[in-house]
Amino acid sequence: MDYVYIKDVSKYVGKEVTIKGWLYNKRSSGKIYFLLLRDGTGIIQSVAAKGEIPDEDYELCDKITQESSMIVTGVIREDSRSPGGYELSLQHIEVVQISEPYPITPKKHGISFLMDNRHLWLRSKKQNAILRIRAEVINAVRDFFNKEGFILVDTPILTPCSVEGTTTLFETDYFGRKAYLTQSGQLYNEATCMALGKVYCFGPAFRAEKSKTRRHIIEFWQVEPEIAYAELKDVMDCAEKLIVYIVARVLEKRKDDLFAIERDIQPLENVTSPFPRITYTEAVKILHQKDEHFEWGGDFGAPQETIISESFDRPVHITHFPARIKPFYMKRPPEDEKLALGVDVLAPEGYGEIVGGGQREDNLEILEKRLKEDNLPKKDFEWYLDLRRYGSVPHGGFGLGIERTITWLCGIQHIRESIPFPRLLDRIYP
RNA sequence: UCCUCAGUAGCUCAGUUGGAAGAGCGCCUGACUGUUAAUCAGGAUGUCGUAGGUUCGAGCCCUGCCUGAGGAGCCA
Repeated sequence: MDYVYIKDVSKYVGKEVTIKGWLYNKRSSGKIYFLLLRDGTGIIQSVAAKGEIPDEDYELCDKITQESSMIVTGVIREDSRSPGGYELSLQHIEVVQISEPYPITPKKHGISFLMDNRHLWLRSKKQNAILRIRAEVINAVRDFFNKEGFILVDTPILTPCSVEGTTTLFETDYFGRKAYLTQSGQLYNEATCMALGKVYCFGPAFRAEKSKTRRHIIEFWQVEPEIAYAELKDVMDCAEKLIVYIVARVLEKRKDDLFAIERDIQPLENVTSPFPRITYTEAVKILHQKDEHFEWGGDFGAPQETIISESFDRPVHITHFPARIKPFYMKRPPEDEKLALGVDVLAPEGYGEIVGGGQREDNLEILEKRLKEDNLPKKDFEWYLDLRRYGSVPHGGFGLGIERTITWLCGIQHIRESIPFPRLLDRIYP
């Protein structure tokens, strides 16, 4: 039998339709029942009054519990008394399964309980909206790079060694040898961009860091473009254009979901070019103006990032970091060897870093020297050094953290709600 | 890894100075033909995280452990 989705009911006013869904909530008064039905595309109130539907169907209204699966038939009406403005006058109810008592009631729950029931929590309105926004962000990212002429390349998840030596990697057994889950596809992207010009990879990354904050998950998704014949400014332009595109797309297609999660969209509407571009040294000056104690040379922590980002009404680029807080592959400007041509983009409203990237070192001798300084095994990086031996060109790229971007766009407090099944420190169930 | 806080009914929590184990929601029974987290009346529901200790007596005080949350560092 043909059926309609709740998001489309406005097209069926006055018509008989069949909807397949689940009972979201139930209210009753005397001989009338109000069943709130959800189907993944929306929620509609349906009404069953005694005498107006067969008695056996009416009796089912009493029996069905929250989240029972059911197929209902009725006529769509416009009705201002119904939340959502449309209502279904029930004619027939077919119960697929009576749900056991559902753990997540419409009342308040603690985060620990909700995380234990994440597989069910996803059915609630807010989580539903966040996941739809997530899907839109991912589609926007893909559309952007495809339209800009980037080639999608899939970099490996299993890698023989670290990209950034200092961070902790997940180790696994690779037929008797050690292998690691990737932290980034960047080094491989540097190879593929020399083959294809403009490339991007999009996939999961893993950090075995014992991070326990609202901005960290162990397994997260990032998109990493890499551009041949690009300098720092080109990388910044690309990141800015991408962010503007994502925000505009979500505002265009997912406004209902932003309202559903009560996101104030005014700050998102500010997100247009140009973004402010400041250097690390200027950022330190901002901190000093705001009476924040900070010494030039250190890395910004969460409180510093918040102060800096709150000084602007849209994302801000920060460039020219002290070289010693950035990885070995980052190019240093010839005029000042103490700096690195890196860029971080901080999201506004205190949401912190969503983009990290920069221009890569393209000179063979300098790169060899850096490997030695960082005590990295040259043997493992021979292929990477080859990229500087055979037609080296200036190039660069960045990584954009998908979950951090979603967390910011949704205005939610914690990154764990931005991915269906977050992997957190000490939490891998469900 | 470090700092802070928490763990009592299915869920959210209260529990006074150490002296009889509580409320709301959910669930069960009943009333109500327009509810909006419906409302109203009645009912059932406990290894007080765990192992010790102090005490005539511990949900409450002390110690260890477990689990969770918030934050730091690290980072996207």
